[in-house]
Amino acid sequence: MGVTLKDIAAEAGVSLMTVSNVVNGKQSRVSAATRERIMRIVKDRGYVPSASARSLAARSSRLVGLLVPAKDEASLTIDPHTVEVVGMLERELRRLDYHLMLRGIARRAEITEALRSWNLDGAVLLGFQDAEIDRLKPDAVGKVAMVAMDSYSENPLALEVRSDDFGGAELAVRHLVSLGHRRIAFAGPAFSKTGVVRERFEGYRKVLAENKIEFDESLVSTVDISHQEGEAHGRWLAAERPDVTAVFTTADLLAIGVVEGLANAGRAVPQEVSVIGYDNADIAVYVTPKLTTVAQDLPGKAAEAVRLMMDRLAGKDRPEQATTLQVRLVERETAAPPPA
Amino acid sequence: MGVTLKDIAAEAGVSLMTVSNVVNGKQSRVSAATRERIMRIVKDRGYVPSASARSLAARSSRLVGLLVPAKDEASLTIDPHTVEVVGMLERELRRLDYHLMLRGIARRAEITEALRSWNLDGAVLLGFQDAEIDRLKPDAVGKVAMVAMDSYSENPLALEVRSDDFGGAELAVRHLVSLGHRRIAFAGPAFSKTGVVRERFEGYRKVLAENKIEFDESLVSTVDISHQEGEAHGRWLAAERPDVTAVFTTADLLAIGVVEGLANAGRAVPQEVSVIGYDNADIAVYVTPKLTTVAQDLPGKAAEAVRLMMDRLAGKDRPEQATTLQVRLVERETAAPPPA
DNA sequence: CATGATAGGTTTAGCGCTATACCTAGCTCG
DNA sequence: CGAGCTAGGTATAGCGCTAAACCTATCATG
Repeated sequence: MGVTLKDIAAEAGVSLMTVSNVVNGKQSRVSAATRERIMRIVKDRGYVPSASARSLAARSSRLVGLLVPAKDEASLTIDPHTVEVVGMLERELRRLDYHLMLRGIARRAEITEALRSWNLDGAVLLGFQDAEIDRLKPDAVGKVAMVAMDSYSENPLALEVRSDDFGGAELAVRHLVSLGHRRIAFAGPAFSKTGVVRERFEGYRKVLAENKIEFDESLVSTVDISHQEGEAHGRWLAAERPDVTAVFTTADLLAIGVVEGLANAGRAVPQEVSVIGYDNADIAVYVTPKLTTVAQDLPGKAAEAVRLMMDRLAGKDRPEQATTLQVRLVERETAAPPPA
Repeated sequence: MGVTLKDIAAEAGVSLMTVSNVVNGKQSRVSAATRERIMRIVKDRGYVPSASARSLAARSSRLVGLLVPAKDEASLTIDPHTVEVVGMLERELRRLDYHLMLRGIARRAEITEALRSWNLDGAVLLGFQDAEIDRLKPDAVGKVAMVAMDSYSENPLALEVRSDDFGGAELAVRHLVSLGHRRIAFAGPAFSKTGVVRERFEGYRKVLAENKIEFDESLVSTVDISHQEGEAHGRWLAAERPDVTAVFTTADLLAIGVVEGLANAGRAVPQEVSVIGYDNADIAVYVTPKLTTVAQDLPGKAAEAVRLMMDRLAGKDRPEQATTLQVRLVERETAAPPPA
């Protein structure tokens, strides 16, 4: 069907391996003249190497899997700030001549299947629970360079890239405290012993402790990340917790919902209640008032993920420490001093 | 490294081809007893077929490319409503045991390279200009089932799936007219002879004509799809075109910007000016006032794309007509009668 | 001048799978 | 009862590529 190495070799009057070497840029093996000649023919005939054949023969596919949890019959839901990471990963990988395979994972075994079947060189795990990462076994992973994003699993089989979630929470809550708030609520999805949300929660606690503000269990609420849940929570706060003057949430979408719920219940943001989000999503500036939030270094995250993966593929050891990217507070309009 | 067909064959005491037939569900060739026995071993040993080997031997990869335009060194920018389509495509394909390869296309030749190198069975072109689709040549496409989303190219080499853009515009503008508006502006990105934006523009024109409203060139503005551009345009409208009482925009993001610009310039939406967006993105309900907009049938679009692709892979002819999905108007808070 | 090196190749042996042709025993049927 | 079919397999020949071993002429070197 297409042009093959053999065709090029025949036309150039050299062996197939010589063409292979030229195409793969193995400098030492061929003279400049031969290389030029072959390159010319490759261009002319529009030769494109077969990835499957390469993958089979070389035991390396230059393919990286992007694995995302998926319910069996449900479509992948990639939240907006994750999408950016995906786009950036794709670019980084493309520059290095790797390709990205997007795969929803419904059953655990599918991770292994994907790795093995496609002979993946690397995989990025996006949005998995720490527990899932923990469960990865050496024989399932093989020599695939696995990068877990936003995981705190510490499974030695996975390279880890995450933001400074603890520090991000500190930044946000410290900002609220410095504005004069003392009754500061925490709202986020359910969390367990480890994980992104746990870190942010601990950051919140630490700043409270630092400032001798007693931790009040009744101020932390489990709220799923959705606008609707946020809105309901905002109304609840307004109705049941008039003492609360500030809310730190673990997601912008949630924060926006809370702001709306508060507003719907007649409480002004930020005059009466301050709200801080997390992620600095695009929407943060589309809403009124514009959301104060914690921004992650998304390009950095993607670049780090790829760098770590390439290092491992090059045989380097897993770094001692998981990579942690800096975050920063973006002050906008939803945080202000509490009412007098 | 992994378990191969050969290993299974040896353990089962049958030929390699028999195992292959069992694994691929070729019913006729093997007795039920043998099949059971082999299946058991396959399970036990955790055999996973090698996609590269299959692709090479069978000349079919069960891989579908998701091709998205990308500037050379820039990351893919997938807008939020496209992301949903991606997630849905992935699910549909996964159900059929196909895989998705995400690939940014910087130079035109990369389309062919991707198709050929990976031996793709199909490809979905997302966000390309009609002109790019037009340029696809038979020898580049080969027997790959190409689906162009939201294209009006009519290139026989590509299957086309799109929304009823003309009808969507009609819906929106008719709604504005029925509310009593006569000075209705159109705002969207630059467009050419064909394409999504052109269709929406023509829909807008048609409704004007239907209602004997003279078309006024000065009411149509070229505005890039971004919140910022929208905001600027909103302010411009407020300042320069006080006669305009309604704006139809081709994207929600743009509409939201326009609403904000108008508001910033002191013009109330919808009391003084009505705005209608397009796409019914999530953000449409996060902003205040909530955006009236035209919703597309995203799940339908993804499902149709996959259906068309599978039909073509099954050898069916390209349907005469491009598939066009229905749209609907979602009335929310940004459209109201003009001021008296 | 024998002795390596080295540059510039070539040859061989698969990678794991599928398509296709082929084989054989047992059965049907005019 | 022999031709022909079918069920249930097997054998062979690649798919397009790469890793690794091998070959040979040329040249520098002690």
